[in-house]
Amino acid sequence: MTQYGRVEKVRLLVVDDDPPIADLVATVARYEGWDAVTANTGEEALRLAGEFHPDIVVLDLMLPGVDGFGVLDRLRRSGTMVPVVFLTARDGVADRVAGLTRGGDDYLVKPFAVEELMARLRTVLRRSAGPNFQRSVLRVGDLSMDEDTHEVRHGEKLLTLTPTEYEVLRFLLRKSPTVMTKAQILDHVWEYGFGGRSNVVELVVSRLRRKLDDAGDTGAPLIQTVRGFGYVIRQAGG
Amino acid sequence: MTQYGRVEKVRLLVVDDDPPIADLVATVARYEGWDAVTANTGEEALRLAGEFHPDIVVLDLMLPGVDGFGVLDRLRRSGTMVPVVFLTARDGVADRVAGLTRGGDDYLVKPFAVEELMARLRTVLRRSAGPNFQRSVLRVGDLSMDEDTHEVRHGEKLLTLTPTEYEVLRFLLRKSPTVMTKAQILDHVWEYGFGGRSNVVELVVSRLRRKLDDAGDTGAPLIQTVRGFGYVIRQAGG
DNA sequence: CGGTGGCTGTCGAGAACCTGTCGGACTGCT
DNA sequence: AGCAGTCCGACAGGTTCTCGACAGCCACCG
Repeated sequence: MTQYGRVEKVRLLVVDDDPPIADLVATVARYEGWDAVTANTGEEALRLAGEFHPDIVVLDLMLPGVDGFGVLDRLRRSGTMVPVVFLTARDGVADRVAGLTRGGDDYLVKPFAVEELMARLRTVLRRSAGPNFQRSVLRVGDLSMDEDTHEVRHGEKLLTLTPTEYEVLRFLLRKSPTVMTKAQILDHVWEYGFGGRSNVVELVVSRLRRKLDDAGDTGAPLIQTVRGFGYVIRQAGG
Repeated sequence: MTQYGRVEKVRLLVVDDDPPIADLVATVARYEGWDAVTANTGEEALRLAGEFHPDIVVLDLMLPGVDGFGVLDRLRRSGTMVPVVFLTARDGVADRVAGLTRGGDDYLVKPFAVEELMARLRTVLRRSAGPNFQRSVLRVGDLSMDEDTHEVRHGEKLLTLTPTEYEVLRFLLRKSPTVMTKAQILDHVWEYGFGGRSNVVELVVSRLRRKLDDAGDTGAPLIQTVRGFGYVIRQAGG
């Protein structure tokens, strides 16, 4: 299956001075089938941008030496229109970031959730592909999620989900019909470094189920428990 | 879907000596599905005009070397009737510009808001397409906005909106039914370089809602909040 | 020039809503 | 029956959203 209308792998450049973070992002991207390289300094980033020709860049704004804005500037000056998704601390340069989504770029506040970053990257890629970009709709059985309009329907019924519920459901839909463990869900949907080793996931699934099943379902629950492993969304009977 | 009655992509030439600005405009235009090229000097602009045959030109009047007026002059001398939208500093040459907008051209003061620029470009294009140009009316549900007459109606009721309200509403209508984040709205509707890290967007939406809903609406508000994400205009029940 | 009125953005309080923790009930397996 | 794993009600703290009040600004007018 081709993604975003392209045949080759997406090429991603991750720029972050914190190697664990850069690697985390690169790893997840590779797991999605992308080509990913990392840079830990602005200089390296610029060099790699020239050699690697990424389709998209993840750029931390807090860099030693040439900072994120400098890198962006030089990137643009060299004529690359490659879309960028910025990372920034919550309090940090938030104000200076304003104005960055205009050029089609996007930004995310640290600490972020891996799935959310991937979702934004996909969106930015999809949109930068041109005007004829397609809606992204995830479907399993009679459940559908439109990632652009944020509409989630179960059959005819329109559901209202909270942000967390939405993210968990998206993750499960995206991975369906693979079983995801609670740890995996936690690691992807919650911010990295989230402390709560609790039963949040169960809770959110529980709340999700209530909303899904209130929507007129009768048979097996849409989100199934695989005891001892985790959760799946599977077509009924599947 | 054809835009402005044409089948091929609109071809835009952006002339500005400030590369970030030129790229900004080009990027936004590409997102709309246009073909865009940039020039940073008058000479380059003239060369590109000859090769690229743009349908419309965005021209900064403050250029080093051959200035904006010179470029325009030579363009016209070479027989091109391509419509032009000028950019100028606030205090700058506003009076001299006034005389130039006769031929269906237009101008905008820097710093401008991206959406407003795009709106003017669309208008100029439509007009230059000839006498049989079509009105551009945005509609969602019983809400309609005529971009030529600036009339906004909710059902029968004619609304009076302030400029900011109008722009925000237009942006939401144009993007409907996609959810726009507050950052996106801020970035597109406010001038680039706007610092306000506040709740302006929420405020304007609030004021808009009051006007929309005073107009005899009863059910769900037309502008819906997607908590944690942003705002959408969506057909009721949809 | 000073006055008037409309438009915009800031502030802040209150409302609405979301989220994680706790703990008790429940389930399925052995 | 016993146990680990799961489910979910209730609650408190925190976050996000809404909107009234107000002040600066600008355009227009006398």
